[in-house]
This record gives sequence, C-alpha cells and structure tokens, in this order.
Amino acid sequence: MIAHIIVDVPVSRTNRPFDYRVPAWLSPLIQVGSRVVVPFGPRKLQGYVVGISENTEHGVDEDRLKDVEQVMDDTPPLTAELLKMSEWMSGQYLCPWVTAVQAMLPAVLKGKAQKWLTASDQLDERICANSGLLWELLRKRQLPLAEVEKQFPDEYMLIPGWIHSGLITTEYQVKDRITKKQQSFVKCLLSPEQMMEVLGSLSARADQMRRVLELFLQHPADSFSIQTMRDEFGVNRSALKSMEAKGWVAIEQVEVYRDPYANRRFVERKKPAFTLRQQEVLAPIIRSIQESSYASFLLHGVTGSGKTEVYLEAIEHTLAKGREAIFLVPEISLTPQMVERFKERFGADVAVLHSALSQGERYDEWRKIIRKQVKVVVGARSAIFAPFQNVGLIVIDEEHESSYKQEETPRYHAREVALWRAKENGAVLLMGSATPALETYALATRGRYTLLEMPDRVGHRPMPQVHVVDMREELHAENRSMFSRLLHEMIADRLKKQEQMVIFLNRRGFSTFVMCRSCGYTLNCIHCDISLTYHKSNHTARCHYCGYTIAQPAHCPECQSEHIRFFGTGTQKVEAELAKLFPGIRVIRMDVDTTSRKGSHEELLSKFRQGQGDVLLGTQMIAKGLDFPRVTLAGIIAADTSLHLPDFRAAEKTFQLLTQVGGRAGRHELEGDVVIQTYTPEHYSIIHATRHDYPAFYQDEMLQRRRTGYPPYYRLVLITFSHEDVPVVIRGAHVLGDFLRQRVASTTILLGPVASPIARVKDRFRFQIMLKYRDEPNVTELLTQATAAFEEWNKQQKVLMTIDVDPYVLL
DNA sequence: AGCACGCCGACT
DNA sequence: GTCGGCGTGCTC
Repeated sequence: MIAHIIVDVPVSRTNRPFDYRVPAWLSPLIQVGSRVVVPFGPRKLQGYVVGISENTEHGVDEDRLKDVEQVMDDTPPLTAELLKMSEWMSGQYLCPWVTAVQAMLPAVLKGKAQKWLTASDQLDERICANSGLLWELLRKRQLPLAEVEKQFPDEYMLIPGWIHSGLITTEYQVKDRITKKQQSFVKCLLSPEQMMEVLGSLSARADQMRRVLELFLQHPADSFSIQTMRDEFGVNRSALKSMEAKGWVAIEQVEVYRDPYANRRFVERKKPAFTLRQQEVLAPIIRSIQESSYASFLLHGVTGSGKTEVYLEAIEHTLAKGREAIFLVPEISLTPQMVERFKERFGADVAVLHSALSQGERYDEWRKIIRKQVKVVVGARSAIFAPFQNVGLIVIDEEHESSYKQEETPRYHAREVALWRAKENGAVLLMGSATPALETYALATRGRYTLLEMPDRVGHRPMPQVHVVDMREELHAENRSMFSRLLHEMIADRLKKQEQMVIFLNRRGFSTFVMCRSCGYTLNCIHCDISLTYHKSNHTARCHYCGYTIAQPAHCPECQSEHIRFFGTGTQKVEAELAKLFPGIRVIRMDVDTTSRKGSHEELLSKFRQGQGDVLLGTQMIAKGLDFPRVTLAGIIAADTSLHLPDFRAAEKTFQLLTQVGGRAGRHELEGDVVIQTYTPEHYSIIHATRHDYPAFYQDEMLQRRRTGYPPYYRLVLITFSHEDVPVVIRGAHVLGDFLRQRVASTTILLGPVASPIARVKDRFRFQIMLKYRDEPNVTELLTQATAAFEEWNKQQKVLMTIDVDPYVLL
C-alpha cells in the first residue's frame, strides 16, 4: 500500500505529493485525508494523505520509499470535499497545496516538527557531573532543542561533539497542540436497594452524603459533574471523595467541549410573521432548496428590510431537508446579538466560529461539526471550510465586506470559495447586502445570480431623513468645532427627548501621523517608507508594518521646535469635545482601547442597550449590524476621509459606510435622522447615499470603473516582489514581467514593474506588476508557468514573490 | 523551508 | 593541518 502525501513545506519546490509505504499496522487507520507524520530528508514532518494506491506514482522505485511513521487522528480531519477544494484553491490562488489545507483546519492541528535531544545509555552521573545540560538530560531523558538553546546557551556548541561520541542522540517529533478539556463526573455504583440500605445506616451528621444518595435514587443512571454537585446541591468535593473511598460512587474524567455560551440561557423566540416582500423573495429560495440543486441569489435589501429573517427561514428549510447550512458574517459583526439570534432559533444545532475564541474553543466547535453534532455553522471568513458532508445552503451576510478576502496566503475570497462549494454540492448560495459589491451586482444584473430586491423597511417604517452638512460653510460661519451647527442642535434635541445617538468617526485613511508644525517634518519608520502613527496610551510613535516604536519626541528632530504634534481626530478627542459642549452627556466610547479586553465589546453594547449611555461613539466597529430601538440619530463626522484614498474602491467604500451607519437610526417606532458632515457634498457617493439610491450609485460608479479600467470591467492580479537590494528586486520583477508580456492577450494590460506605493517594508524594497485582463481564459495556467520561470531564475537569488488574485489592498 | 554536503579562507 | 564561512541541491 502506497500513500501519496503532501508535506508541510510550503514552497513551490516541494509542492507535490510524495510517495510513502504504509506499514501493515497502520493500514487499517490511514485514509485519504489523514494527517500523518513522515520522514522527509533528514527531518520529520507533518503531512496530509491526498491519495492511496497500490503503486508509486511519483517516479521512485517502491523499495526506495520510506514508511509512513504515524497517523495522527482516528478520523481524518479532511473530508474528500475539503481535499478537492484545497487542490482547486491551490490552482486558483497560486499557493502551495498544503497552505490551502492548513487554512481549512483549526490552528491546533497544525503540527510543528521539533528537534529533541535524547540521552543514550552511556550517559551516567559521573559523565554528567560537570555539565548542567547533560545532568538535566539524564534526569528527563529528553529535551526539545529549542529549549536547550535558551537554557544552556554556553553548552550549545558542545552538543555536536556529544552526539559524535554517542552520549546523546537527536530525534524529530511532530506534536500538535491538541488539548481536550476534562471534567470530573460522579456516578453511583450502588443499586437502588443498596442506596436505601446505606441511607438507613448513615450518620445523622452526614448531610451532604445523604443528599447525594437521594439524588441518585431519583436518577440512578445519571452522572453529575462536580460543579453541578457543588453549585446546585451544595455538595463539596471532599464529601464525594470519601464516598468514592467507600466504593459508593465513582469519579471519572470525561472529555467535554469548551462552550463559551455555557452559562447563558437562550429563550426560544417566536417567528415573526413574514411581510409580503419577505414571502416573495423566500419563494424562489425555498424552491431551490427543495430541488437540492445549485442556485445562487443576491438579496439586495435596504437596512432594516428584514434580511436576517429570510436567512433564518432558508436555513430552517435546509435543515428540514436533512442538509447542513453555513452562515458567514463579516468578522466585525459576529456580535453576541447575532449569535443569540441563532442560538434562540436553532439551539444546540449551532456551532459558532469567531476570532474571539481561544484555539481550544475553536477546535471544540470544529469537532462538533466533523462529528455531525451540529447542523449550522455561524462564523467569519474561514467558517466556509466547515467540515460538513452535506452542505445544502451557504449564506453570506453583508456580502460586500472586505473581511471576506484573506490578506495572507492563501489569498482567497470566501465568496468565491462559497460559490465553488455550492456548485460542488448542489447547494444554494444566498448573498445579502444593502450595498452589494459592484462585482456581485454586475453579475446579478447579467443573470449569473438571481437578483432579489427588498426596497422597503419592515412595517413601512420610513428610511431616515439624511442631512448633508458642508463643512466648508461651517468654517465660513466661524464654526471651528468638529460638530456642525445642525449636528450640535440635533444632539441637544435628542438629549432633551432622552433618545439615543450613534456618532461615527470615519477613521479609514485617517492616520494619526506625527508632524512638526513649524518645519513640516514628519516622523517616519526607519525600516519602512511610511509615517509612524501616534499611540496615546503609552505616548509612543509606532510603525504599523514592522512594529518599530520610538517615544514621542518633545522636540522636532529637524528644527528643535516644540510644536511637534500628532494629527488626526481620535475618538478620545471627540469624546472630550462632547463632554465640553454638553455637560453631563453620557458617552460610551468603542475603539481599540476600550474593547481590547475579551468580552468588553459585548459589555459596552449591553450598557448602551440598557440606556446607560446617550451616545455610542466609535469607528468602523459600530457601523454594522447593531440594532437599538431608541437610537434616532446617526452622526457621521468627516464622511469623506475615506474618499481620497489611493484605492479604486474608495467611492464604493464611502457609499457603503454612509449607508450602513445611516441604517442604524430609526429602525423601530421612532423616526430617525442622519447627519453627514463632509467637505465634498457634491460627490456622487455622498449624494446617492443621502437618497438611499443604490442603483444610481451603481450606474455612476460603473462609469468610473469602465473609464479607469478596474473591476468589474477588468479583473486584476497584483504580483509583488521584495528584496534587500533594489537592483535585484528590479531584475526579478522584470524576469516575470517579460515572461508575461510575451504571452498575454492583446487586450490585457500589464502595468509595471514599478515601485510599490509603500516602496520599502522591513528594510526590503518592493516592486510590483499589475495585470489587468478581460479575455484571458487561462490566467492561472499562465501565472503558473510564469512562476516556474521566475523560480528557475530565483534559484540564485532570494527575491520573495506574492501573487494576489483579485486583490483588495493595492499597497 | 531546513538541512547536509562541499569547497575555499583564517586560525591553532 | 582543521574549523567554519555560506553557496548548492535535495527531500518519496
């Protein structure tokens, strides 16, 4: 039996399966998709079985093959579908196959190979007497090399000699980081008759023991955790221990799932009646679910139109059909509110995967999925890899969100992976947004997705009234405050009426850089070509790319002036201004500083919900998904800071942001107002946002994209090169650029090589090539060839190259 | 990627 | 003569 295995060496040279013999004792355990340990050259590595057959397939005689050393799990963590999907991703996103596989598995399964030192039999107390390292080794038998290096740095160079003389040996071990949570459970060993007997003979003082026995008399077959015994029956551990000693009960360790929601009670909520519009959009979705064949929908519904109810109903129909559902949400909106809604509706059938979980908790949720103990997964981007076997529905909420794009290898887009998975499984793909991505809407208008519209809010609640304030006029009217007169007035009004407000600070593209007011000198990173950002908490200036940090200088390093300040409006500054203008105002501020602690995000929101604050003040993180009945005003400070970024999606992102924030106001009985403060009120993204007119924005923006040659008219591939030496990186970029230029279609545009917008990061110079194409059917094939040619040249160099297919970040 | 092997310069 | 620098090549 021969296993074809990809190993954990994510470089193109080793990006292919290697053949291994399967020893007889492992053959019952090994399967396609198994995680294994194999010898690879002089080391030992983790690998994944991608095929099993009777013969070798990769050019080596069978008798020269090495043996698979270990199979790591009793059930393979990769299903056949995931394996196929990872192979597709590797081609689509030009990443090593094993990297795609790793992206699908919880972090604890990514085993790292470690070198260990082992004591041989020759080692004795006499030899070890004057070496701390050998003494330690004699005691423990084995030590990881990395630890030895730290603990005994001065003996480190003696190791090769000891190995040579046979005192110690080295060995590789692959260890994953799996930890399973254990809990003690108590069960009764006595028959009911025996219990009665014991109860009768029990001392009058043995109160706790009596309670335990009475409990077991009522539930003879059950077992109870030690916690339950303590918390609910007032029986402490020592009483149970002595009962164990008498042989009445047994205490055993049972593996339990970490459940972050264990202490919460979820009340089932009644389904609201559907509006006519909801019924209309649901009809074709449900029909497709019933047919169990591939279909895709774009649900374009304004904020407050009741999209979530449509999703939940679709999921319910999928479960009724005996199939499973994946629900994707943007990282930022995986709020407790959202989770609650799912737990209320689907109870224990839901697994939740979000970034706040510890690695262990994440692994436990993942195991519930692979063991078929849940039917629904709610999660951010990577939840698209949930190891279900029979996916019937994939929902992508806020489909336009950029967090669905992974910004490191594999640089996949969850929407694209979802589309593949839906087609593969004959499943329904349902994408929803109030402001769909241009690419998605364009495909929907061309019939690739069925377009479903929900133009009205539930209950015919009006869209909020949107007011645009031209901040230039405010300045002319001598108002230098960050609040316009209108916003000021409305805040005062809401305070009087005791209604709540959301104030949103647009921080996109608004960095807090440090500049000297006297000579214009800005603080820059010495390793990267970008300015340092100011951090108030510890009074430092820090580089976002490499972490280089200096203390905020008191004097300008150039001209010695004292007038060196940080620029940019922070939430703290807005909070201070609010306090000054409206004495006694209660502000709940949400930003990185106030939400860094685990659970603090949730805490702040629930405080606001309970009315302990008048204003919820924050950045991006308060823009989405929040639904508070008493909020009747949304204020947007500096709406257009995100408009002037060197990003072809700047207008789109601004429109989305304004629409989303505007959607926070007046969602319930009370009507809402939105105030947008801007210096460019004439910009089409702002005009259309005030009128809630997505189609008009779409038309205008499509004209721009056509004019400038950007998606959806052109598709992009960004190839970035980096190296310490400018001439080397330029040569590398040209090797690849020339290869492509000779082969691309005449309609394809090749830009570069040019220096990247951020030309240096971590002391490496960066150059890039941008490929813009419309009719290039074999782009991935072409890029694969180009990569091979580049690798051939790169053998002598060490130029790093990354390929980003359909990039979001162009820096 | 890691690691071994191998071929040249500066030391005991 | 050997120790160790890092270029080159391979991993079933």
